[in-house]
Amino acid sequence: MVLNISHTDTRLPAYVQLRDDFASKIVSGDWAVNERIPSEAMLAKKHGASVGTVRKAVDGLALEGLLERRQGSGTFVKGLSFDSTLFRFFQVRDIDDQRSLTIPNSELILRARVVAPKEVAEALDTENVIQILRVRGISNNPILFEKIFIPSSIFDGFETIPDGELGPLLYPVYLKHFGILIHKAVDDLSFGNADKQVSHRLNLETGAPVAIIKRTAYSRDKTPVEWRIAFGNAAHFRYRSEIT
Amino acid sequence: MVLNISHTDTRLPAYVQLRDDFASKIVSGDWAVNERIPSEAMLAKKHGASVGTVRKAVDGLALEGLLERRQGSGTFVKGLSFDSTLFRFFQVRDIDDQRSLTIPNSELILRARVVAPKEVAEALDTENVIQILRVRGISNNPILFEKIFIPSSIFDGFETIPDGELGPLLYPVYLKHFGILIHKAVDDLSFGNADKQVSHRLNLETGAPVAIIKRTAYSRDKTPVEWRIAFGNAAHFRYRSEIT
DNA sequence: TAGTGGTCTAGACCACGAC
DNA sequence: TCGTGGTCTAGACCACTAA
Repeated sequence: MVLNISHTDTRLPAYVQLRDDFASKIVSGDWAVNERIPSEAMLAKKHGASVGTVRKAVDGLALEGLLERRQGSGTFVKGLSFDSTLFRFFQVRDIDDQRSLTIPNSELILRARVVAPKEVAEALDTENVIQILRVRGISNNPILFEKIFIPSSIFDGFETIPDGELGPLLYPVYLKHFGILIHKAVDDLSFGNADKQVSHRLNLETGAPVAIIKRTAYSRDKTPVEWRIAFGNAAHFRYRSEIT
Repeated sequence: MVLNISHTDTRLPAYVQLRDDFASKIVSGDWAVNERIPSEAMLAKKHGASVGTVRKAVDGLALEGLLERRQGSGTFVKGLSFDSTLFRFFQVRDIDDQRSLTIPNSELILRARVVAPKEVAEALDTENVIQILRVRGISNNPILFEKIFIPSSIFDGFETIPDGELGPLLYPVYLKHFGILIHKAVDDLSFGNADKQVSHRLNLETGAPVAIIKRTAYSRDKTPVEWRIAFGNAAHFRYRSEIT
């Protein structure tokens, strides 16, 4: 009988195992952001594989944007930056058409464990979630009102992270505190009218036209780990999408 | 002195040349859609390269969605289908939430050579364009009103293609008649109000809220080859975007 | 069973970057 | 100049599909 090595190791190809191994090194911080990783030859030797196999593993992660190859210099861990991976998101327009990607600041309103509404429970496959409410804006001008839901099983302790450690961006927090790397997101846009809560948060009249973005975000292993709904003033709304 | 072989051949890597060669075979119809292409071994022999090099070329095209590998069977040319490449586009919602991807039909209103408006000329880098107006809808219900602009230098003769040969989808026409494969598109969404023309085409009141999508589409070699602006009734509008 | 793509190896040489 | 990734080779063996 064949042994079945622990974990998800059911005789996967070597390059897949290497890829996952490297990925966890990155996520865990074992390979620090912006640092060089060992050369392909080193890695091959250390893992008892050929350079070609290591190469294929690294290629995969480079394609995902976790690593960056620089000929002549080495291969480097890519930090979460605004062009890579996850940040072709909102381009908040500032009256004129500039694509000045200003990072909106973020005012936290609430963090609490709640029972997930039906739509959220279906998307995340659990009812036990932590809810986060926040308003994002630029220089005291509210742009977006967001309701965010994350499974409490995965993000246990999120409610108790000091406010100071929560910057304007949530995904780096997921990574740093919970080792969760958001890898894919699906946005669903539509238009509607502001209810009382939304209009209050965005300084609008009740019933004013708003853009609605529902997003489901997935981690590397394709588990849905976040669901959010965001509301923005339709008059100032701008969304950019690249289809490749 | 070193010879400089024709075309764009400035000593590119072999796998790149192979890739482009294969790509043109697909676009020209030399390799027919849904047919099997020669095996890797055959291609390697024919082009005087190793299997590994052919493999890298094919990998690239498979990644772009032009080819599909099937272990044990061969590698096949992928037709323009609704999941591959270009069709994570509109999901027109039909009152309920179904993701039933109905292909909207299309009523052609106008085809004519015009001088491009400023925004279009900037995007396409030329003033000589063909303008296409059309309304897309589902069972006589107008959903989208589109103004489309394509460079007349590239799409010379487009105005004279018989109406019968223009289906509900334009990109297959670009491919078939002009060998242009749309490879990437950038959508820019915002909201506004219907002017007289738009409201008329969409059966709305003037001033009614509409979604506006501006799209620039690019061919394989990154040249912008189409610019369009589409208007949809905001109340029934739905847009889906995958971020990877 | 024959033929295809999928994995993996071991090593050659090239192009680039930093020292 | 040296070490890195980038290209390319030639061939072995595996996994799958179809006849």
